[in-house]
Amino acid sequence: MPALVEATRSKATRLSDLEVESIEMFINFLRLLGWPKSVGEIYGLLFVSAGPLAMDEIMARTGMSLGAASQGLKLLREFGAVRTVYMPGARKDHYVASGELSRFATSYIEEELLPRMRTAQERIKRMEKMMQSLPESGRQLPAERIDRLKYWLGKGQKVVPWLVKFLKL
Amino acid sequence: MPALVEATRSKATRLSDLEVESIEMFINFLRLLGWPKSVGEIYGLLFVSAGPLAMDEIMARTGMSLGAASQGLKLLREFGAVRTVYMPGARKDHYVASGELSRFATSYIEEELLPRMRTAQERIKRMEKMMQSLPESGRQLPAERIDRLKYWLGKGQKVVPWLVKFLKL
DNA sequence: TGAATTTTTCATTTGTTATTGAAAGATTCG
DNA sequence: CGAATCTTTCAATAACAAATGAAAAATTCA
Repeated sequence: MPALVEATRSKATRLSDLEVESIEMFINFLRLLGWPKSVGEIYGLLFVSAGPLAMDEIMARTGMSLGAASQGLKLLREFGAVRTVYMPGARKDHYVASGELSRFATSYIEEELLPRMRTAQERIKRMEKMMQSLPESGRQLPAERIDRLKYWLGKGQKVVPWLVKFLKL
Repeated sequence: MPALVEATRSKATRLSDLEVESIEMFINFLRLLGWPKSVGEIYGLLFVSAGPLAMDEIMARTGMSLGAASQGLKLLREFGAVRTVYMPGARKDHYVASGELSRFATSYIEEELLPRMRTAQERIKRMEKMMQSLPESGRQLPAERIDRLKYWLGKGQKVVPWLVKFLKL
């Protein structure tokens, strides 16, 4: 085999079709939450794995670098999406995926959505004050808009807790 | 005033505090949906504007380029988040923001989330087939995971229509 | 129609985020 | 303890996304 082709293929030849499907699926979903591809790769691989995997196995199977594997696993650990398991006699840490997929959604809600909603609430208060120093003539439309904003924020604040409860159910 | 400072400030000096609050809020929320900053700027400005604005006014107020303004407005128009209004005697198009904020959420759900859920459903079917060619010994865990995946996808499929309805309410 | 104006397009530049891998740090085992 | 192994960190690089602005296209008005 020519060296170039060999090099091209050399990295991630050991993935089964099942693993590829899983990896692609998680890359796609986790991208929605703003997570890098490497994280989706790790989680997708662990998700369908028959047993715990060590970091070097993850690197070898996916072809990703040491740094990406280490950082990705750290992130996933922090989010509780992955945990280490005790393996008798093994020196390396071994990882398994948590099956609790709701974690991804709830952490997104709690870490991204809710903080922004809180900031928005403060902004709206300030905007209402600012409104008063607007000339009478140009006040109408902005005032209506700010009311709308309050309405939609209120809606969001109602639906989020319900959503979280539903996901945790 | 020193030339450098003048240059630094030269672009977007005409924004009121109210407009700045609105712009920052929409930049933050629209970033969650993966929209570029420029789009948040345009929408945030239009949202609290006392009247319709033309593209060149948007450019002047925000300091953004011609291309960014044109593309951002095109995108917002496509999503129904902004529309042109007739202004007697005016040559330029004039824009107003739609107050229907739910549009952002529902378009995200319909354009991003649902397609991925459909893809996931097909993947899961394929994965179940693939499972069968796995050795008995290593089949257990992956099988459980795929069941979980089905469970969570099902949950998602239940909650999304409900969510859309709630938002449109 | 055709000149002036307005809007879109898109190649290039700029800015941001993700990945790499070498080096430092931590841990484990004998 | 100290050598070997494993993990983290982070500066450099690569990959990707957004913004720019000149040129082309479309529109409007006289």
